[in-house]
Amino acid sequence: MRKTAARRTRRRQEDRSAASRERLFKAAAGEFAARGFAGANIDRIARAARVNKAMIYYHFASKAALYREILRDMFEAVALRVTEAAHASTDPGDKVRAFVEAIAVEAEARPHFPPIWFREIAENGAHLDGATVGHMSRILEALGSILREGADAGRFQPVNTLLLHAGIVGPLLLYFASDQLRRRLARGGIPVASSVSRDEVVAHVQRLALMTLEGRTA
Amino acid sequence: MRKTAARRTRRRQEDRSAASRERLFKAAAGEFAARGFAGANIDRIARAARVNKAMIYYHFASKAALYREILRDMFEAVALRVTEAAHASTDPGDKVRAFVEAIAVEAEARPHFPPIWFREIAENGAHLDGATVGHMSRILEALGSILREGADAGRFQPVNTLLLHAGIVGPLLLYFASDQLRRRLARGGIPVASSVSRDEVVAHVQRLALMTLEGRTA
DNA sequence: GTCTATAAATAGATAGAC
DNA sequence: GTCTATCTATTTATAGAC
Repeated sequence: MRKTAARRTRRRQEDRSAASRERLFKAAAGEFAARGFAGANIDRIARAARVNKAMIYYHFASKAALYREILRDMFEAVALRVTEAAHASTDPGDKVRAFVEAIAVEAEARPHFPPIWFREIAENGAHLDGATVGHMSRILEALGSILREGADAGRFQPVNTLLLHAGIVGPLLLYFASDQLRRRLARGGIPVASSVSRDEVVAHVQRLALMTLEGRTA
Repeated sequence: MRKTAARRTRRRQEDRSAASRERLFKAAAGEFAARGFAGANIDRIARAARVNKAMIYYHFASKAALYREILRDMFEAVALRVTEAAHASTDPGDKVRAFVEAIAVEAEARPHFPPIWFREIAENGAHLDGATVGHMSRILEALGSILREGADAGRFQPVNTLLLHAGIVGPLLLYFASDQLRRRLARGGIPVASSVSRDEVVAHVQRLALMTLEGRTA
Protein backbone atom coordinates (compact mmCIF):
# COMPACT_ATOMS: atom_id res chain seq x y z
CA MET A 1 0.00 0.00 0.00
CA ARG A 2 1.67 3.19 -1.27
CA LYS A 3 1.40 6.48 0.54
CA THR A 4 1.83 9.91 -0.93
CA ALA A 5 3.99 12.46 0.88
CA ALA A 6 0.83 14.45 1.59
CA ARG A 7 -0.76 11.46 3.19
CA ARG A 8 2.25 10.81 5.36
CA THR A 9 2.25 14.42 6.48
CA ARG A 10 -1.43 14.33 7.32
CA ARG A 11 -0.91 11.16 9.28
CA ARG A 12 1.92 12.67 11.31
CA GLN A 13 -0.24 15.65 12.15
CA GLU A 14 -3.11 13.43 13.21
CA ASP A 15 -0.77 11.55 15.54
CA ARG A 16 0.50 14.76 17.05
CA SER A 17 -3.04 16.02 17.39
CA ALA A 18 -4.22 12.86 19.10
CA ALA A 19 -1.21 12.97 21.37
CA SER A 20 -1.81 16.53 22.49
CA ARG A 21 -5.50 15.82 22.93
CA GLU A 22 -4.52 12.91 25.14
CA ARG A 23 -2.14 15.07 27.16
CA LEU A 24 -4.83 17.71 27.58
CA PHE A 25 -7.28 15.09 28.76
CA LYS A 26 -4.88 13.80 31.38
CA ALA A 27 -3.82 17.24 32.57
CA ALA A 28 -7.46 18.29 32.82
CA ALA A 29 -8.36 15.18 34.81
CA GLY A 30 -5.64 16.00 37.32
CA GLU A 31 -6.65 19.63 37.54
CA PHE A 32 -10.35 18.85 38.00
CA ALA A 33 -9.53 16.25 40.63
CA ALA A 34 -7.35 18.60 42.64
CA ARG A 35 -9.40 21.78 42.30
CA GLY A 36 -12.88 20.86 41.19
CA PHE A 37 -14.75 22.14 38.16
CA ALA A 38 -14.99 25.75 39.29
CA GLY A 39 -11.47 25.83 40.69
CA ALA A 40 -9.88 24.31 37.62
CA ASN A 41 -8.07 26.74 35.38
CA ILE A 42 -7.83 26.46 31.61
CA ASP A 43 -4.43 28.14 31.46
CA ARG A 44 -3.03 25.78 34.06
CA ILE A 45 -4.37 22.76 32.18
CA ALA A 46 -2.78 23.95 28.96
CA ARG A 47 0.52 24.61 30.68
CA ALA A 48 0.52 21.21 32.38
CA ALA A 49 -0.19 19.54 29.03
CA ARG A 50 2.51 21.62 27.34
CA VAL A 51 -0.05 22.72 24.77
CA ASN A 52 -1.26 26.13 23.72
CA LYS A 53 -4.39 27.27 25.49
CA ALA A 54 -6.31 27.75 22.26
CA MET A 55 -5.84 24.06 21.51
CA ILE A 56 -8.22 23.22 24.31
CA TYR A 57 -10.96 24.91 22.33
CA TYR A 58 -9.79 23.20 19.17
CA HIS A 59 -10.23 19.77 20.76
CA PHE A 60 -13.11 20.46 23.14
CA ALA A 61 -16.16 22.69 22.94
CA SER A 62 -15.72 24.26 26.36
CA LYS A 63 -14.40 23.74 29.84
CA ALA A 64 -17.71 22.16 30.80
CA ALA A 65 -17.67 19.83 27.81
CA LEU A 66 -14.14 18.74 28.63
CA TYR A 67 -15.16 18.03 32.20
CA ARG A 68 -18.23 16.08 31.13
CA GLU A 69 -16.08 13.98 28.82
CA ILE A 70 -13.78 13.11 31.70
CA LEU A 71 -16.77 12.13 33.82
CA ARG A 72 -18.14 9.92 31.07
CA ASP A 73 -14.82 8.20 30.49
CA MET A 74 -14.38 7.58 34.18
CA PHE A 75 -17.78 6.10 34.94
CA GLU A 76 -17.82 4.15 31.71
CA ALA A 77 -14.53 2.48 32.65
CA VAL A 78 -15.75 1.66 36.15
CA ALA A 79 -19.08 0.34 34.87
CA LEU A 80 -17.30 -1.84 32.35
CA ARG A 81 -14.86 -3.33 34.82
CA VAL A 82 -17.51 -3.90 37.43
CA THR A 83 -19.81 -5.59 34.95
CA GLU A 84 -16.95 -7.90 34.02
CA ALA A 85 -16.56 -8.71 37.70
CA ALA A 86 -20.22 -9.70 37.85
CA HIS A 87 -19.55 -12.32 35.17
CA ALA A 88 -16.01 -13.28 36.11
CA SER A 89 -16.63 -16.46 38.05
CA THR A 90 -19.53 -18.68 39.03
CA ASP A 91 -19.10 -18.31 42.77
CA PRO A 92 -21.09 -15.40 44.22
CA GLY A 93 -18.47 -14.79 46.91
CA ASP A 94 -15.76 -14.54 44.27
CA LYS A 95 -17.90 -12.07 42.37
CA VAL A 96 -18.21 -9.84 45.40
CA ARG A 97 -14.45 -9.97 45.87
CA ALA A 98 -13.98 -9.17 42.19
CA PHE A 99 -16.37 -6.21 42.46
CA VAL A 100 -14.32 -4.71 45.27
CA GLU A 101 -11.08 -5.38 43.45
CA ALA A 102 -12.50 -3.76 40.29
CA ILE A 103 -13.22 -0.50 42.08
CA ALA A 104 -9.72 -0.49 43.56
CA VAL A 105 -8.05 -1.27 40.24
CA GLU A 106 -9.94 1.53 38.55
CA ALA A 107 -9.09 3.98 41.32
CA GLU A 108 -5.45 3.23 40.69
CA ALA A 109 -5.67 3.31 36.90
CA ARG A 110 -7.40 6.70 37.09
CA PRO A 111 -6.20 8.46 40.24
CA HIS A 112 -8.52 11.36 39.47
CA PHE A 113 -11.52 9.09 39.83
CA PRO A 114 -11.99 8.99 43.62
CA PRO A 115 -11.65 12.75 44.17
CA ILE A 116 -13.88 13.57 41.21
CA TRP A 117 -16.51 11.07 42.33
CA PHE A 118 -16.50 12.70 45.77
CA ARG A 119 -16.86 16.11 44.22
CA GLU A 120 -19.73 15.11 41.96
CA ILE A 121 -21.57 13.70 44.96
CA ALA A 122 -20.99 16.94 46.85
CA GLU A 123 -22.30 18.93 43.87
CA ASN A 124 -25.40 16.75 43.59
CA GLY A 125 -24.34 15.57 40.16
CA ALA A 126 -24.54 19.03 38.64
CA HIS A 127 -22.36 18.00 35.70
CA LEU A 128 -23.74 14.54 35.00
CA ASP A 129 -25.17 13.96 31.55
CA GLY A 130 -27.47 11.12 30.56
CA ALA A 131 -24.71 8.77 29.44
CA THR A 132 -22.84 9.18 32.72
CA VAL A 133 -25.95 8.60 34.79
CA GLY A 134 -26.46 5.45 32.75
CA HIS A 135 -23.00 4.22 33.66
CA MET A 136 -23.66 4.93 37.32
CA SER A 137 -26.85 2.89 37.15
CA ARG A 138 -24.95 0.01 35.58
CA ILE A 139 -22.53 -0.01 38.50
CA LEU A 140 -25.38 -0.44 40.96
CA GLU A 141 -27.04 -2.97 38.68
CA ALA A 142 -23.89 -5.08 38.54
CA LEU A 143 -23.75 -5.22 42.30
CA GLY A 144 -27.47 -5.87 42.49
CA SER A 145 -27.23 -8.82 40.12
CA ILE A 146 -24.41 -10.35 42.14
CA LEU A 147 -26.50 -10.10 45.30
CA ARG A 148 -29.60 -11.52 43.66
CA GLU A 149 -27.66 -14.44 42.28
CA GLY A 150 -26.08 -15.18 45.66
CA ALA A 151 -29.45 -14.95 47.36
CA ASP A 152 -31.07 -17.25 44.80
CA ALA A 153 -28.29 -19.77 45.38
CA GLY A 154 -28.99 -19.60 49.10
CA ARG A 155 -25.53 -18.25 49.75
CA PHE A 156 -26.34 -14.65 50.67
CA GLN A 157 -28.73 -13.11 53.10
CA PRO A 158 -30.99 -10.46 51.60
CA VAL A 159 -29.19 -7.13 51.90
CA ASN A 160 -30.17 -3.80 50.42
CA THR A 161 -27.96 -3.07 47.39
CA LEU A 162 -27.50 0.58 48.24
CA LEU A 163 -26.43 -0.31 51.77
CA LEU A 164 -23.83 -2.78 50.58
CA HIS A 165 -22.70 -0.38 47.91
CA ALA A 166 -22.06 2.31 50.51
CA GLY A 167 -20.17 -0.18 52.65
CA ILE A 168 -17.87 -1.08 49.76
CA VAL A 169 -17.45 2.13 47.81
CA GLY A 170 -17.39 4.45 50.82
CA PRO A 171 -14.27 3.03 52.47
CA LEU A 172 -12.48 2.45 49.16
CA LEU A 173 -13.03 5.94 47.81
CA LEU A 174 -12.17 7.46 51.16
CA TYR A 175 -8.91 5.55 51.28
CA PHE A 176 -7.82 6.30 47.72
CA ALA A 177 -9.00 9.91 47.68
CA SER A 178 -7.29 10.76 50.95
CA ASP A 179 -3.94 9.32 49.93
CA GLN A 180 -2.28 12.67 49.36
CA LEU A 181 -3.90 14.30 52.39
CA ARG A 182 -2.63 11.50 54.63
CA ARG A 183 0.88 12.00 53.29
CA ARG A 184 0.64 15.73 53.90
CA LEU A 185 -0.53 15.28 57.47
CA ALA A 186 2.15 12.67 58.10
CA ARG A 187 4.83 15.04 56.77
CA GLY A 188 3.41 17.74 59.04
CA GLY A 189 4.07 15.51 62.03
CA ILE A 190 0.44 14.53 62.59
CA PRO A 191 0.28 10.90 63.68
CA VAL A 192 -2.13 9.58 61.01
CA ALA A 193 -2.28 6.22 62.74
CA SER A 194 0.10 3.76 61.18
CA SER A 195 -0.33 3.70 57.45
CA VAL A 196 -2.29 1.00 55.68
CA SER A 197 -1.44 -0.64 52.38
CA ARG A 198 -3.67 -0.85 49.37
CA ASP A 199 -3.94 -4.63 49.70
CA GLU A 200 -4.95 -4.44 53.34
CA VAL A 201 -7.75 -2.03 52.50
CA VAL A 202 -9.05 -4.16 49.65
CA ALA A 203 -8.90 -7.31 51.78
CA HIS A 204 -10.63 -5.52 54.64
CA VAL A 205 -13.48 -4.29 52.46
CA GLN A 206 -13.87 -7.69 50.83
CA ARG A 207 -14.14 -9.27 54.28
CA LEU A 208 -16.68 -6.65 55.39
CA ALA A 209 -18.86 -7.25 52.36
CA LEU A 210 -18.79 -11.02 52.73
CA MET A 211 -19.47 -10.88 56.45
CA THR A 212 -22.50 -8.76 55.71
CA LEU A 213 -23.75 -11.11 53.03
CA GLU A 214 -22.89 -14.49 54.48
CA GLY A 215 -23.66 -13.57 58.06
CA ARG A 216 -20.46 -15.01 59.41
CA THR A 217 -16.86 -14.04 60.06
CA ALA A 218 -15.01 -14.62 56.81
CA MET B 1 -30.20 47.29 86.90
CA ARG B 2 -30.98 50.49 84.92
CA LYS B 3 -30.21 50.82 81.26
CA THR B 4 -29.74 54.03 79.38
CA ALA B 5 -31.45 54.48 76.02
CA ALA B 6 -28.03 54.42 74.38
CA ARG B 7 -27.26 51.11 75.97
CA ARG B 8 -30.52 49.59 74.85
CA THR B 9 -29.88 50.79 71.34
CA ARG B 10 -26.38 49.36 71.30
CA ARG B 11 -27.70 46.07 72.59
CA ARG B 12 -30.32 45.86 69.87
CA GLN B 13 -27.72 46.53 67.23
CA GLU B 14 -25.45 43.85 68.63
CA ASP B 15 -28.30 41.36 68.48
CA ARG B 16 -29.04 42.28 64.91
CA SER B 17 -25.38 42.05 64.05
CA ALA B 18 -24.98 38.66 65.65
CA ALA B 19 -28.11 37.49 63.89
CA SER B 20 -26.94 38.55 60.46
CA ARG B 21 -23.51 37.11 61.11
CA GLU B 22 -25.23 33.86 61.97
CA ARG B 23 -27.33 33.96 58.81
CA LEU B 24 -24.22 34.65 56.74
CA PHE B 25 -22.44 31.73 58.34
CA LYS B 26 -25.29 29.37 57.54
CA ALA B 27 -25.78 30.61 54.00
CA ALA B 28 -22.05 30.34 53.36
CA ALA B 29 -21.95 26.79 54.71
CA GLY B 30 -24.68 25.79 52.29
CA GLU B 31 -23.03 27.53 49.39
CA PHE B 32 -19.61 26.02 50.06
CA ALA B 33 -21.15 22.57 50.46
CA ALA B 34 -23.03 22.77 47.19
CA ARG B 35 -20.39 24.49 45.07
CA GLY B 36 -17.04 24.18 46.81
CA PHE B 37 -14.70 26.96 47.79
CA ALA B 38 -13.88 28.12 44.27
CA GLY B 39 -17.44 27.72 43.03
CA ALA B 40 -18.99 29.56 45.93
CA ASN B 41 -20.12 33.07 45.16
CA ILE B 42 -20.01 35.97 47.63
CA ASP B 43 -23.00 37.71 46.09
CA ARG B 44 -25.07 34.55 46.26
CA ILE B 45 -24.14 34.02 49.92
CA ALA B 46 -25.17 37.57 50.77
CA ARG B 47 -28.44 37.22 48.90
CA ALA B 48 -29.25 33.88 50.56
CA ALA B 49 -28.54 35.42 53.97
CA ARG B 50 -30.66 38.49 53.09
CA VAL B 51 -27.69 40.66 54.02
CA ASN B 52 -25.76 43.23 52.08
CA LYS B 53 -22.63 41.93 50.40
CA ALA B 54 -20.37 44.41 52.16
CA MET B 55 -21.45 42.94 55.50
CA ILE B 56 -19.56 39.78 54.68
CA TYR B 57 -16.36 41.81 54.80
CA TYR B 58 -17.52 43.53 57.96
CA HIS B 59 -17.88 40.22 59.74
CA PHE B 60 -15.17 38.19 58.02
CA ALA B 61 -11.76 39.07 56.65
CA SER B 62 -12.20 37.38 53.30
CA LYS B 63 -13.94 34.55 51.48
CA ALA B 64 -11.09 32.25 52.49
CA ALA B 65 -11.29 33.27 56.15
CA LEU B 66 -15.04 32.66 56.16
CA TYR B 67 -14.53 29.22 54.68
CA ARG B 68 -11.80 28.35 57.17
CA GLU B 69 -14.07 29.37 60.02
CA ILE B 70 -16.76 27.02 58.74
CA LEU B 71 -14.22 24.20 58.53
CA ARG B 72 -13.04 24.85 62.08
CA ASP B 73 -16.57 24.95 63.47
CA MET B 74 -17.46 21.75 61.68
CA PHE B 75 -14.50 19.64 62.74
CA GLU B 76 -14.54 21.06 66.23
CA ALA B 77 -18.16 19.98 66.67
CA VAL B 78 -17.45 16.51 65.33
CA ALA B 79 -14.33 16.11 67.47
CA LEU B 80 -16.25 17.19 70.55
CA ARG B 81 -19.17 14.85 70.00
CA VAL B 82 -16.91 11.93 69.14
CA THR B 83 -14.77 12.50 72.20
CA GLU B 84 -17.91 12.44 74.30
CA ALA B 85 -18.80 9.13 72.69
CA ALA B 86 -15.44 7.73 73.75
CA HIS B 87 -16.33 8.47 77.37
CA ALA B 88 -20.07 7.86 77.23
CA SER B 89 -20.27 4.36 78.66
CA THR B 90 -17.96 1.75 80.09
CA ASP B 91 -18.68 -0.92 77.53
CA PRO B 92 -16.32 -0.78 74.53
CA GLY B 93 -19.01 -2.06 72.19
CA ASP B 94 -21.36 0.72 73.29
CA LYS B 95 -18.60 3.23 72.69
CA VAL B 96 -18.17 2.05 69.12
CA ARG B 97 -21.89 2.34 68.58
CA ALA B 98 -21.86 5.81 70.12
CA PHE B 99 -18.98 6.84 67.83
CA VAL B 100 -20.96 5.86 64.75
CA GLU B 101 -24.06 7.56 66.06
CA ALA B 102 -22.08 10.71 66.82
CA ILE B 103 -20.91 11.04 63.22
CA ALA B 104 -24.46 10.55 61.99
CA VAL B 105 -25.92 13.06 64.45
CA GLU B 106 -23.38 15.65 63.42
CA ALA B 107 -24.01 15.01 59.73
CA GLU B 108 -27.65 15.80 60.35
CA ALA B 109 -27.05 18.81 62.58
CA ARG B 110 -24.72 20.27 59.96
CA PRO B 111 -25.86 19.02 56.56
CA HIS B 112 -22.96 20.88 54.95
CA PHE B 113 -20.51 18.70 56.82
CA PRO B 114 -20.43 15.55 54.65
CA PRO B 115 -20.08 17.35 51.31
CA ILE B 116 -17.48 19.74 52.67
CA TRP B 117 -15.50 16.91 54.23
CA PHE B 118 -15.52 15.12 50.86
CA ARG B 119 -14.34 18.26 49.13
CA GLU B 120 -11.53 18.91 51.57
CA ILE B 121 -10.29 15.38 51.05
CA ALA B 122 -10.41 15.86 47.28
CA GLU B 123 -8.48 19.13 47.63
CA ASN B 124 -5.86 17.49 49.83
CA GLY B 125 -6.79 19.73 52.72
CA ALA B 126 -5.77 22.90 50.91
CA HIS B 127 -7.81 25.05 53.29
CA LEU B 128 -7.08 23.33 56.60
CA ASP B 129 -5.45 25.46 59.27
CA GLY B 130 -3.64 24.15 62.33
CA ALA B 131 -6.69 24.22 64.59
CA THR B 132 -8.76 22.22 62.13
CA VAL B 133 -6.03 19.64 61.63
CA GLY B 134 -5.94 19.34 65.42
CA HIS B 135 -9.65 18.56 65.50
CA MET B 136 -9.20 15.95 62.79
CA SER B 137 -6.49 14.31 64.84
CA ARG B 138 -8.73 14.24 67.89
CA ILE B 139 -11.38 12.38 65.91
CA LEU B 140 -8.91 9.63 65.04
CA GLU B 141 -7.56 9.65 68.58
CA ALA B 142 -11.03 9.17 70.02
CA LEU B 143 -11.57 6.12 67.86
CA GLY B 144 -8.06 4.87 68.64
CA SER B 145 -8.63 5.11 72.38
CA ILE B 146 -11.88 3.15 72.09
CA LEU B 147 -10.11 0.39 70.20
CA ARG B 148 -7.19 0.27 72.62
CA GLU B 149 -9.53 0.05 75.58
CA GLY B 150 -11.53 -2.73 73.97
CA ALA B 151 -8.37 -4.62 73.09
CA ASP B 152 -6.99 -4.23 76.63
CA ALA B 153 -10.25 -5.60 78.01
CA GLY B 154 -9.87 -8.59 75.71
CA ARG B 155 -13.06 -7.66 73.90
CA PHE B 156 -11.65 -6.46 70.57
CA GLN B 157 -9.25 -7.95 68.12
CA PRO B 158 -6.39 -5.66 67.15
CA VAL B 159 -7.54 -3.63 64.14
CA ASN B 160 -5.81 -0.74 62.48
CA THR B 161 -7.51 2.52 63.50
CA LEU B 162 -7.35 4.04 60.04
CA LEU B 163 -8.91 0.93 58.52
CA LEU B 164 -11.81 0.93 60.94
CA HIS B 165 -12.20 4.68 60.54
CA ALA B 166 -12.54 4.29 56.78
CA GLY B 167 -15.08 1.52 57.29
CA ILE B 168 -17.21 3.73 59.51
CA VAL B 169 -16.82 7.21 58.11
CA GLY B 170 -16.73 6.19 54.44
CA PRO B 171 -20.21 4.67 54.28
CA LEU B 172 -21.75 7.29 56.56
CA LEU B 173 -20.41 10.27 54.65
CA LEU B 174 -21.27 8.67 51.34
CA TYR B 175 -24.83 8.10 52.48
CA PHE B 176 -25.41 11.56 53.91
CA ALA B 177 -23.57 13.45 51.18
CA SER B 178 -25.40 11.68 48.38
CA ASP B 179 -28.83 12.29 49.83
CA GLN B 180 -29.76 15.00 47.34
CA LEU B 181 -28.18 13.24 44.39
CA ARG B 182 -30.17 10.08 45.14
CA ARG B 183 -33.37 12.12 45.22
CA ARG B 184 -32.48 13.74 41.91
CA LEU B 185 -31.76 10.44 40.23
CA ALA B 186 -34.94 8.93 41.66
CA ARG B 187 -36.99 11.86 40.32
CA GLY B 188 -35.30 11.37 36.95
CA GLY B 189 -36.67 7.83 36.84
CA ILE B 190 -33.35 6.14 37.66
CA PRO B 191 -34.00 3.16 39.90
CA VAL B 192 -31.66 4.08 42.77
CA ALA B 193 -32.28 0.72 44.38
CA SER B 194 -34.92 0.95 47.06
CA SER B 195 -34.17 3.79 49.40
CA VAL B 196 -32.60 3.26 52.79
CA SER B 197 -33.45 5.08 56.00
CA ARG B 198 -31.00 6.92 58.19
CA ASP B 199 -31.50 4.42 61.02
CA GLU B 200 -30.83 1.45 58.77
CA VAL B 201 -27.54 2.96 57.64
CA VAL B 202 -26.42 3.73 61.17
CA ALA B 203 -27.38 0.25 62.37
CA HIS B 204 -25.62 -1.31 59.40
CA VAL B 205 -22.39 0.58 60.00
CA GLN B 206 -22.52 -0.19 63.73
CA ARG B 207 -22.87 -3.87 62.93
CA LEU B 208 -20.00 -3.73 60.44
CA ALA B 209 -17.68 -2.09 62.94
CA LEU B 210 -18.52 -4.54 65.70
CA MET B 211 -18.18 -7.55 63.42
CA THR B 212 -14.75 -6.34 62.48
CA LEU B 213 -13.73 -5.80 66.08
CA GLU B 214 -15.35 -8.72 67.81
CA GLY B 215 -14.78 -11.20 65.01
CA ARG B 216 -18.31 -12.47 65.01
CA THR B 217 -21.69 -11.73 63.51
CA ALA B 218 -23.30 -9.15 65.75
C1' DG C 1 -3.21 22.74 13.64
C1' DT C 2 -0.84 26.26 16.25
C1' DC C 3 -0.15 30.72 18.22
C1' DT C 4 -0.87 35.85 19.78
C1' DA C 5 -3.75 39.23 21.19
C1' DT C 6 -7.84 40.54 23.01
C1' DA C 7 -12.77 40.68 23.88
C1' DA C 8 -16.24 39.99 27.45
C1' DA C 9 -17.94 38.55 31.60
C1' DT C 10 -17.51 37.39 36.33
C1' DA C 11 -16.45 38.01 40.98
C1' DG C 12 -13.64 39.33 45.19
C1' DA C 13 -12.86 43.29 47.58
C1' DT C 14 -13.20 48.23 49.21
C1' DA C 15 -14.07 53.38 49.44
C1' DG C 16 -17.04 56.40 51.24
C1' DA C 17 -21.73 58.22 52.25
C1' DC C 18 -25.23 57.76 55.72
C1' DG D 1 -23.53 48.82 61.15
C1' DT D 2 -25.42 49.23 56.59
C1' DC D 3 -25.58 50.33 51.74
C1' DT D 4 -24.23 51.91 46.79
C1' DA D 5 -21.03 52.29 43.45
C1' DT D 6 -16.93 50.90 41.67
C1' DC D 7 -12.21 49.23 41.17
C1' DT D 8 -9.39 45.46 39.85
C1' DA D 9 -7.91 40.99 38.83
C1' DT D 10 -8.97 36.84 36.95
C1' DT D 11 -10.52 33.82 33.52
C1' DT D 12 -13.28 31.72 29.78
C1' DA D 13 -13.48 32.06 25.16
C1' DT D 14 -12.53 33.59 20.34
C1' DA D 15 -10.84 36.25 16.22
C1' DG D 16 -7.46 36.14 13.06
C1' DA D 17 -2.59 35.64 11.44
C1' DC D 18 0.53 32.00 10.02
